[in-house]
Amino acid sequence: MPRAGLSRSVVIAEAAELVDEVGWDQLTMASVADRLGVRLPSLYKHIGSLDELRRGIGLLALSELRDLLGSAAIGRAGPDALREVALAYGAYARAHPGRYAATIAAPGPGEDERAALAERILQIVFAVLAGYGLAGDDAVHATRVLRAALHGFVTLEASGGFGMPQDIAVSYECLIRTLDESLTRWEVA
Amino acid sequence: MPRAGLSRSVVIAEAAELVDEVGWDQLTMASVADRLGVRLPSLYKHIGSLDELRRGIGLLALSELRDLLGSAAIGRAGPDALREVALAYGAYARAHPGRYAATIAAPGPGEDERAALAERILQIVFAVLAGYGLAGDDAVHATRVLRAALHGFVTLEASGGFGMPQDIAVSYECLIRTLDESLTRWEVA
DNA sequence: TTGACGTGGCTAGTAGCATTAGCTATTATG
DNA sequence: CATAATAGCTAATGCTACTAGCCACGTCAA
Repeated sequence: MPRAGLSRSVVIAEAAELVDEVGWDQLTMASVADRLGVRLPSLYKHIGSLDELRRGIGLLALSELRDLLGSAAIGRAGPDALREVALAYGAYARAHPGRYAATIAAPGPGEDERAALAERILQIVFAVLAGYGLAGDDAVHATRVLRAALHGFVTLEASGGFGMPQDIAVSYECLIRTLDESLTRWEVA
Repeated sequence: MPRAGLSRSVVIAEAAELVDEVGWDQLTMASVADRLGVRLPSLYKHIGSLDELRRGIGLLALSELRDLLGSAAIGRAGPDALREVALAYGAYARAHPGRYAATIAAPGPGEDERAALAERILQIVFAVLAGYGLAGDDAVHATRVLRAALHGFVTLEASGGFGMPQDIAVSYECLIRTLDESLTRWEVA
C-alpha cells in the first residue's frame, strides 16, 4: 500500500474544495476520502472527526477572508473602503460558497484560534467605519447592520432566493449605496 | 397496538416543534417518531421521506409567515408599514428558528404551492415599497436589499454571530432606520 | 351482530454514514 | 542496517433513512 502523502492541512484543503462544489451540508468523510483516493478510516489518522474537519474548513475560510478583506481595505477610506470591502466579501462568497458557509457558525468555547480570526476581521470592519466617524456603541450597531446586509445578500443569492431576472450585481450596488448613505447619516443614538 | 391517530399534518406540526427546539439540521425521522411515541417506519405511512417532511415544514412556515406579515402590513403605509413588517419578521424568526430556516430554500421545480406562497409574501413586500413610491425594477432591487438585510440579521442573531454585549434590539432598530432612509431617498437608477 | 376490508402501526432487513480497534507495511531515525 | 513510529488498511459497531411484508384495529354493510 503506497502512501498517499496526506496530512491534516491537505485533508482540510481537499474538503474545502469539495464543499465549494457540492455544498456545505453535503460534506461527508466518505466523499473526502474518495476524493483523496484513500479508504474512509484512513482520514482519522489526520482528523479526529467530521466536526473537527468542519471547524478546520471554517478556520481556513476565515483566514482567507481576513486576507482578502484586509487587502481590500488597505490604503482606502470611507465610501471607497466600504465599497471595496463589500465587493471582496461578495466575490469570496460567490467563488467559495461552501467555505463561506463554514465561516458563519460562531466560535464555540475553546475555539480560540477561530475567535481570534473573527476578532481580526471585526477590526477591519471597524477601521472602515472609523472612516465614517463611527466608534463605540455606534460602531458595534453599524457593524451588525453591515454584516447582516452583506451576509443576507450573499446567502440569499447562493440559495437561489433571487428568482427575478433583474441583474443581481445591480442589486448589490444598491445595497452598497444604501449602506454608504446610512453610515454617512448615522444618527448617534 | 392502539392507533396513535397520526396524519400528515400532525407529523409535520410535531416536526416543526422539534426543529424549533433542536435546530433545522438536527431534524431526523427517528427523533420525530420518538416524539410521537411511534416506531420509525410508521412515519412512512404519512410522509414519503425526510426531504418531503422538510418541504412540509417549509410550507407550513411560509404560510405562517405570510399570515403574520400580512397582518402586520394591513392598514399601514410607508415607514409605519416597514417597521411593523420588519418587527413581525424578526419576531417570527426568533420565536421559531427551525421553521424560519425551513423558509429559506428556494422552491425547486414542481414545488408550485411553495412558489405561490413565496409570491404572496413578495406581494406584501411590494405593497410596503409602493408606500415609498417604488415600483418596477426599483421595487425588485429594493426588495432584495430589504430581504437581505432582514434575513442576514436574524440569521446572524440565531447563529450567535453577535457576540458583543450591546443590545441586539437596538441594532435591529438601527437596521430598520437604515432601510427606511434608504427607501425614502431611493435614487432611480 | 357479524364479517370483510382498508389501513395504521409493527418487526425485520438493507444500505450508507461516522467512528473505533487492531494489523501491516512503509518510512524515518539511531 | 535495525528499530520505532505511523499511514493506510480490513473488520466491526451503531446510528440513520428507507422498504417489505405482517397483523390487529376500526369501519361499514349485510
